[in-house]
Amino acid sequence: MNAPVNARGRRANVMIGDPPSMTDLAAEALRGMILRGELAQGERVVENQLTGTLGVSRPPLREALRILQQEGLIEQLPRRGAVVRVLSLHDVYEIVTLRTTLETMAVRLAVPGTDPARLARLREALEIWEANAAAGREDLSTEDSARFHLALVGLAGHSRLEEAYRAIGLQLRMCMQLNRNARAGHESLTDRAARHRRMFERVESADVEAVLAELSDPASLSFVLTYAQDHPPTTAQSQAWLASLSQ
Amino acid sequence: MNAPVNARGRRANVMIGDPPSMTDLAAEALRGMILRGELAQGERVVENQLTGTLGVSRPPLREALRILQQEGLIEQLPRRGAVVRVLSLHDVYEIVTLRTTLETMAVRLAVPGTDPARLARLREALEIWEANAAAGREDLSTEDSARFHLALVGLAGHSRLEEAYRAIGLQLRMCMQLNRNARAGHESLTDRAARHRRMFERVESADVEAVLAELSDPASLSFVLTYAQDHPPTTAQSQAWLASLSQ
DNA sequence: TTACCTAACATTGTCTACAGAAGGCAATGT
DNA sequence: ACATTGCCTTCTGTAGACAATGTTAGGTAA
Repeated sequence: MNAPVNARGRRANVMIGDPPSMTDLAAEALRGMILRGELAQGERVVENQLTGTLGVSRPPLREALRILQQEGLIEQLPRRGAVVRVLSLHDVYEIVTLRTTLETMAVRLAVPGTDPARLARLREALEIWEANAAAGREDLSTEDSARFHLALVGLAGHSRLEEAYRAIGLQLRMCMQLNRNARAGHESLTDRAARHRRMFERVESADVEAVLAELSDPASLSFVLTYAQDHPPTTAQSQAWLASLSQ
Repeated sequence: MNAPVNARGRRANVMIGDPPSMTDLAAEALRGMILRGELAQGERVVENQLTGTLGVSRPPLREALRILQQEGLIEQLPRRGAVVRVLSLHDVYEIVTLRTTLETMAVRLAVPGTDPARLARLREALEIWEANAAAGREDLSTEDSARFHLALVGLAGHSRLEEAYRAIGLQLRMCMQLNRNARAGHESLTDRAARHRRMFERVESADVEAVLAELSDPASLSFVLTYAQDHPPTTAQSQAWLASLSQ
């Protein structure tokens, strides 16, 4: 058996990840701050302030901001700095529809014949989900859900698809963070856990259509209705979409 | 009528674009070098050499490289620099399948009722295509084709979809550049122009299924067979895909 | 002769500093 | 009292230099 080959193209029996660069660390920290809501939508992101907070100098921080922009979490205005992206209902429409398309593509590619190693990743994500749900960790549910769905998409063995899905997933978490406190009345944690387990079992039994049916469960879109209360539709598309969801 | 509002959020009767940053200029220049094949796949991209070539200092150049990485044109190896991405047949499989999914989604969203302004953009792209085809500018055909398809996707009014499609389109152009010289025997320039005009007319007549049928024309994938001659499939997926195309 | 070690070189990662632009504020004139 | 203009502060964009790491070539020993 071949020894694993790491990103450096070298064989290594003990795989040591590359030491993370300041850029990566800063990007990860910023992502967390945005997804946890510590940086609110529309809030200015001033470079010099963050250098103090994160203990990084400006060049790597600026590279991190570039990454966050590509991920759609911040918006950079030339010579006016960056702001945490403000997501309108039209943005939510875009995020949800694109996400559904990508996930559907992944399931169609992957589920017919699933690779065991990738399935193990999905199982692991499910177990984390269930453990945190059992512990009542409502605060981790969006993160855990994102991991599960990302692993689901990962089954397809399609790196570009997975990468696109990852970025969209971050933006979705950003919306859901905004509604975290307003989530009362929605689906319970245990219900959601059960839904994910059902989905996993249907993947195992290679029933493509059943998985897709599970994905289109309208319960997963209930947050949109809450979101729409504070963000009225500004485009015909998002308006029509909202109407179709409200039925 | 409201005065136009530029990116700075200010109203202006005479709109002046923001002065491009060195980062943007460097990114655009690098994109061109890769898409024209001046930087070959696998070639190292050394920062200090490019600062001389482009007349930019390293910080903006590094930010440009981050952008190119997100677009999938280069690959950055920690502490070992960047190389122009090498695209295997599996990569081509990923690019083409994802592209088809995105374009299909766009057509389904857009064609039923098309916005006149967006249609004008598509018409303009078509006219550029036809003008360059009439002039025998084979060298511009990939660029013109990319513009047309991007405008087609733009009909949907879905910025994230368009952005994802744009990035995938760049990677596709990168593959096709590699096969530019080996294109003899494929579809002629005038045939391709005619195909694009047919597609435009079908969009105008709002016939979704006809547009999709046009998009799935196997002639547009003929380059893959050439590509496969030098890049044998390395994954089961790409192998199966290639077989399905060869029929 | 070959394998390994070492040292010099090349290249990336990071920091500090400077220049230019944008926005706010105050002073002045109408 | 209000608008306008000029200045000042703050922030971004860019450059250049330093430090740390990876690579490679040359030398030495087995």
